[in-house]
Amino acid sequence: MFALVDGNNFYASCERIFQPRLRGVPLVVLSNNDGCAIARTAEAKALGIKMGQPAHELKLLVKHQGLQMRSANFALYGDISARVVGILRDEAPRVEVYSIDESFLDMTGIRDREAFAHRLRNKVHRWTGIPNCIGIGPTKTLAKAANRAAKSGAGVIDLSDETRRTEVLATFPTTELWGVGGRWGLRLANMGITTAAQLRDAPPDTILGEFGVTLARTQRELQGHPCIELEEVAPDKQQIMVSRSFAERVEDHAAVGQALATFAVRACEKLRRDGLVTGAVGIFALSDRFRAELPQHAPSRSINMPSATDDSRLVASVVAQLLRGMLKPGIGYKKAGVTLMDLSRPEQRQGDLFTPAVAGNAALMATLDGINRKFGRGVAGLGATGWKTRPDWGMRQNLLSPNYTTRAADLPLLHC
DNA sequence: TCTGGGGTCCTAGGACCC
DNA sequence: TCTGGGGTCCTAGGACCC
Repeated sequence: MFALVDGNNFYASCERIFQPRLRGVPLVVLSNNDGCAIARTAEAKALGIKMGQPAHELKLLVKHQGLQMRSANFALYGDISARVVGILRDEAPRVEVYSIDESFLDMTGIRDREAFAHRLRNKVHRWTGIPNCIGIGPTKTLAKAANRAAKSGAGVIDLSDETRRTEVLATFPTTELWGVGGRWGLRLANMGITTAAQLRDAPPDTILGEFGVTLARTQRELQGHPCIELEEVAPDKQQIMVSRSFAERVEDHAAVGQALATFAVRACEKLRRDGLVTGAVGIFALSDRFRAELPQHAPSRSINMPSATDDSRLVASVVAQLLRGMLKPGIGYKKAGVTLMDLSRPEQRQGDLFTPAVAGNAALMATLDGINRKFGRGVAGLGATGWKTRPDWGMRQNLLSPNYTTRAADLPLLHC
């Protein structure tokens, strides 16, 4: 038996914790670069704002409907998320952190599941300020569906009872199921399958043949047969990507190079945090695809490293080599990124006769990470990043809230 | 003027091996 | 006139997730 705990409108709820004036009013949190809405409060949804809607389309709502907008503040959301997870780990024997705002719990051995869930839900809300819902079911897919159903007011829904389950699934749209996106939803609808109950009861051979094992698994889970286990320990990542859209179109190749160096450094920080090394490095750049009338260019290149590494300097120099001659003059680039692939644990790496298995200066990187941990990200780094506080490729974040929980200088009291 | 940033898994087809 | 069978690995594309 599984439970899924999910923070309601998580990013928006995080903003509301420390800014009471945002409570009860429509609020959206914007993507990086203040591009589009990625979280909406109930009041914002009621105004008809869609997920992913561009920010510039919301101007009138700001003016006339009191809509509030905030730039994404991932430092804040990550910290609040960790506090929520801390509570869950105190209360449940086994927890899988599924995303920044969702965790699966193993409910095995918990007697009165609904009472437990109600208590947990209130505790998370009281201790962190994050409103949340809990769905319970014999499979992860059913726990997800229960959670979705709980959002419409109940707060907690338990689908372990079969009659209750059929009742809920009969009106549950397939497209809201975990594992069914827009494409499959359309194809299913063309076959006359629009509800979760219909998918559950469809001929398994048809589902397997038409859609493959992924949807067949979802169908089995809907029937109450667990196919997806709880993953308490996250498996090692297979790739790490750092990419950003730029605030402006950038024609200066040196500036793109500095952006890529910055992304390479960030990617290596993640790599070292996870205790991994990379065996292959890729870069890409994209012109402004929303300006069809402008000349377009979307180059990408990648290369295998002679030795695996987690050393920012080695990766940054490979990135610089890859970039040489990749960009075209006269193109305005809007986005770029660095991808680290072929990741592994250094001890699993095998060298050959001529090259060591792992290259780089571990002590130097540990020192670098230590300095940045103590004094703030970006205090020490590589010159290739350009070292500008406001580079022209930087993000737009005009509506950023303070880092209330992770930066002493941002504490509201200190402003008084 | 303005449209995010991460990830994973599955499948089919081609290259290549013995 | 004739050209097998079985396997692995890699890649691209498509689908999904938050």
